[in-house]
Amino acid sequence: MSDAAIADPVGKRERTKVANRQAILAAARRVFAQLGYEAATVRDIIRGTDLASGTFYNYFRSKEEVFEALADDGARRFKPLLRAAREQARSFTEYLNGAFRAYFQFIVEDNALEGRPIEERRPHVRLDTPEMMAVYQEVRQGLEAAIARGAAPRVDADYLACACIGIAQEVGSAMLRRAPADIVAAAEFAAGLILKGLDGAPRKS
Amino acid sequence: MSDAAIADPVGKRERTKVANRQAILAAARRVFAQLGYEAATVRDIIRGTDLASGTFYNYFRSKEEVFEALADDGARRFKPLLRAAREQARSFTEYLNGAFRAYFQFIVEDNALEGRPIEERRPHVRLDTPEMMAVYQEVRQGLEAAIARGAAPRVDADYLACACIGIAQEVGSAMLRRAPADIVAAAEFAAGLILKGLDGAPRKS
DNA sequence: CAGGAAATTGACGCAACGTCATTATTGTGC
DNA sequence: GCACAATAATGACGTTGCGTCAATTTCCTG
Repeated sequence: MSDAAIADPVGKRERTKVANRQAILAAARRVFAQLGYEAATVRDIIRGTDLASGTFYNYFRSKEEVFEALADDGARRFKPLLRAAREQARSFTEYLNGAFRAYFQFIVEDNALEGRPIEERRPHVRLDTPEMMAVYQEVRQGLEAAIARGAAPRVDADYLACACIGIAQEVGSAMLRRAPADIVAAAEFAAGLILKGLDGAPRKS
Repeated sequence: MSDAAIADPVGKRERTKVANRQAILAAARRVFAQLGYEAATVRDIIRGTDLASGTFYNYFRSKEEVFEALADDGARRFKPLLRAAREQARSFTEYLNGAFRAYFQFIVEDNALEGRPIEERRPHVRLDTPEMMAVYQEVRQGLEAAIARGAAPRVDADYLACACIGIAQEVGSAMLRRAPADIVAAAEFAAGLILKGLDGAPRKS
């Protein structure tokens, strides 16, 4: 068989452990989408797998921790895209545009699952997981690099990174509410705003 | 007696109803600050008042609803400040600066309570309560008015409002993490960024 | 002041939680 | 291969917090 593809965990122990963890995360994703985060229970999640209730606690301490793991996974998947946008860009303008596009593309795909409205899927938990911090760092480093080589003015990089993230989140949410989501337009708006402020944002057609 | 000060609810029924509601909200504020939002239970909150557990459910359906009421209260208190910033401003630049200052001032005061780190006090969540929507509307109307009279370019007002809110939230959080919080500097950064993009943001000292 | 409307109370049944002794599975040394 | 240790899965169980509701208290009204 072509199990060579997944060569990393050799022993059966290791393999089922990874598989179980993934099964729980997949079930949680479905359950959150269907019942909403608040209404979902640990039992609902574990029922979505072929595991017993006690087994859940071998992998996560709580529903919150499962959500954090999902968020962490998302951040882990997204970070390389952001890095790629940075490396492929030939200018600061291109970098910003590419980064915003990558994010908007990402959230469109991530919210493709059918079920309850997006707001109810999200939890009442904090999202400052390690991988989320890493994304912030990547954003900040990208901006600091641009500042260092003179491609951007010497502004407060922390505030700037936060502003970019805030814009991405809020404009991204607004974009998702529209049908159909226009990723390119949203990215141009966000990047234009950062670069030149209101004068740089696209005029409304 | 000088009950003339609070003349609105005349009957004792009405008065205790308002008082109880306020007591629950005040207790919830304390409990969320002390235990963190997730760890807090309805019982913890009600224990912070001199009411019985059942009484809680005469006022709120759940812990979540209490939090929403707190958020709603905040939004209700904040909206007039935003409106005032709009009416007092003599230019669009002044409006933006005043609005951001008002918000940053507001969150500084709102987070003055001692206790757990701010992130654990509240769900890091998009709260679409009625009063929150009203704040969004106020922001949007302020921006649309500026666009209408030519003080700002004709950009997508929805996206712009979302971008302003996103910047306010994220830069505001970053500001709170710093000691001491410099409201004026943060507002200048945010307003400068909106107005002229990176070129408009203050250079780092 | 009587009678009724409205709010408060806390005990109760229930649902979900998290634990843990037991059982099953996998890895290891001979 | 087999025995034995190490590790993980299981689900029943005690615990905790939830939301309800009949009984009780408080307030209003005529």
